[in-house]
Amino acid sequence: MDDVARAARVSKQTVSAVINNKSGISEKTRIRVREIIARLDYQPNLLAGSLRAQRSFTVGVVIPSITNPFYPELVRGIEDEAQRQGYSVFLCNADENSEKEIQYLDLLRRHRIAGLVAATIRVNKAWTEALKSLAAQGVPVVFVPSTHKLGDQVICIMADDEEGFIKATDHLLDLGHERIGMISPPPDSRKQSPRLSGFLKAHARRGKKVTPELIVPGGWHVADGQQSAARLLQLSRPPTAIVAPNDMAAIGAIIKIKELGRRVPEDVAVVGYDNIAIAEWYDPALTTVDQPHYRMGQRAMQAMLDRLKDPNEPAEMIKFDTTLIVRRSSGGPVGAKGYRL
Amino acid sequence: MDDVARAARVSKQTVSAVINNKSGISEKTRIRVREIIARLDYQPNLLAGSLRAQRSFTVGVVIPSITNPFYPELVRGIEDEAQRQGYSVFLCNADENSEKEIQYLDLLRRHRIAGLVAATIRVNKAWTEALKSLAAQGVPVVFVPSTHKLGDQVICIMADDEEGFIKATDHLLDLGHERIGMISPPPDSRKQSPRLSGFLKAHARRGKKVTPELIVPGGWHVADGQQSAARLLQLSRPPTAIVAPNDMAAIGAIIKIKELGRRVPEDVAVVGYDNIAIAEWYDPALTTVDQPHYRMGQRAMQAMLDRLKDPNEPAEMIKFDTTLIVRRSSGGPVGAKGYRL
DNA sequence: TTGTATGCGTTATCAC
DNA sequence: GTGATAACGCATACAA
Repeated sequence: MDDVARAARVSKQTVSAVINNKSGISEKTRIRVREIIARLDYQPNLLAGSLRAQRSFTVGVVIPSITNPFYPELVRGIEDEAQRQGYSVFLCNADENSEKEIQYLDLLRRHRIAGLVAATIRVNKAWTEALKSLAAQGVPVVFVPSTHKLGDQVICIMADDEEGFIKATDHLLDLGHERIGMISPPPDSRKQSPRLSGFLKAHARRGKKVTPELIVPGGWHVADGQQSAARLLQLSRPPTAIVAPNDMAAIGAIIKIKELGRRVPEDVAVVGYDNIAIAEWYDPALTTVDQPHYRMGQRAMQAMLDRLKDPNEPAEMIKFDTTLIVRRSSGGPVGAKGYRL
Repeated sequence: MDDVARAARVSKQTVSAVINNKSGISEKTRIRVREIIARLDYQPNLLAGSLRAQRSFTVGVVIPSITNPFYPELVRGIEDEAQRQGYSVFLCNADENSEKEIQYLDLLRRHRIAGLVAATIRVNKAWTEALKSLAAQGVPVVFVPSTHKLGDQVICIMADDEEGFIKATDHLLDLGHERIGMISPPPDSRKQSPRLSGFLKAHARRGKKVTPELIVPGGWHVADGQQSAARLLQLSRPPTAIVAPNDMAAIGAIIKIKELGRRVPEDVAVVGYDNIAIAEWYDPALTTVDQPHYRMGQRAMQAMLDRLKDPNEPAEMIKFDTTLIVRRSSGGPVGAKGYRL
């Protein structure tokens, strides 16, 4: 910066003023300084700036997995909104490892990030503690996507999963399926999954019973879907349709169904959840429920920055609507691209 | 830090020494200070530390797309190696946008990162300039995966694409295909694509000619594969096999082939490149060529940190071997998981 | 072992 | 508009 000041024959703080677009500098010097900056290829030291100013324009984002196709769109929404408002994103991938999550949270704190958007697959004590402690220090924290309430310090963004699963289940019931199997998410000690309760509610509303054998524990990955589908198909009266907790598990289910010599959707219909990119390209194209990932990411960042600007903003809880996308895997009346209901 | 020092009744620099594991502190005070740090939930300010020490333990990583399933494994390799050596990663997603790439490069410079690992899909002038300028300032730069040489300042990590495409093409020739179509990567003004030249070389080695109509321009995405496959199948003598520039395009080709009422692999065999996760789960499972993404990421970070520790380390050019994975889409003799040749 | 002083590259607050 | 000066939170050299 000294070099720039010298070359432009002005003082250091004039250069600073130009960089930060402060008033009180003549247009002439402003342009001259800008030229010199470009010519010298000078980049201001953000570390020093943030240190002195006691604030940074970097926000942290922690996601549980970069391999899971669920997150890219979310991250894109987050990033775009951040950039639009002049912030940059420190993206951290915890690799589905709780320990790494905490490590990254600490790291971000040491980096004195302005705010945090965090997602996890396993809500445990260390995690909630870390988030709350950050929030308590005045760092705006947004938790996404989650159904957990984390005290009134932490903003929560989520899709209405329960309603999404009601839509998915209703779709299958409408098609006339009498025995629908559900691969449930991994059990969570805290509360019943809204995905499972949506499945049950859809049945209950029509006065239909769900026999327990039709609900098998599962997980988020392809292998989980394969295992759980195998269990469902081994029942003495196997289901004619399967609801999976997400698209990856749904793909696993489809693989297993075909392996066992049955057809999708003719013998067994399958419905997923998330609408990840591959759902449209898979064969059969996957009927699923779309979460507006991109908009959720955007909204998360918006909420965080709002809170940053005005710490008195209430820590809201924002719920997004989902959309059923009917494609071929459920045997609905469709083309490859599906249509929205 | 003052608070910690006061609470532990020691001086500030004793706290600093404890944090940085310096010698010259009694075990007793060391433990006491650690306790206080934990109790007060103190996190050292990395900005201040890096500013003072004139070096940081943060490295930058720029990838062109977080949506492309090609990069996650690469990033995991990069991150794991970084973490193993005590560095943390500032991950930037340029969203296939050249402007954003440059913006991020500048941002990382302002953050005074210790080193950089960068990938791009479009090597243009602004990009190479930015990388070289960074390298010239003494920041170790690794470019991955690339076939471009960027002067002897920049380390390059790449897979042997040409050889990979020779393997893919040989596989199809071995199966007896006489007319093989190739969806080529987007044209690059600088040089011929090694992927295309591998395809040609495999033919040449057997004294076979490739008629120009069998090579159609394409791209990296599903839609590109669909379009290009359509053109190949519309030929008066359509090919009996297609080689795609990557797995996404291969999936697009398969979709289009089925759409046109032909079967894969019975009517048209398809081979991809990359071995992304979905390749194994697709139907038909995709025959493809595996790049060791994870190891390439690891190696990239290793090379960068080696250079950081010893700036005299030569800027090598590291090439990785690829592996043909035969699955059902090529009609090779296989199960779903494929086997390695 | 511990304390004291100095500086990293900025921004902010003055008086000029 | 400009020029000095202090301060941000830490690391380091040196003296005690």
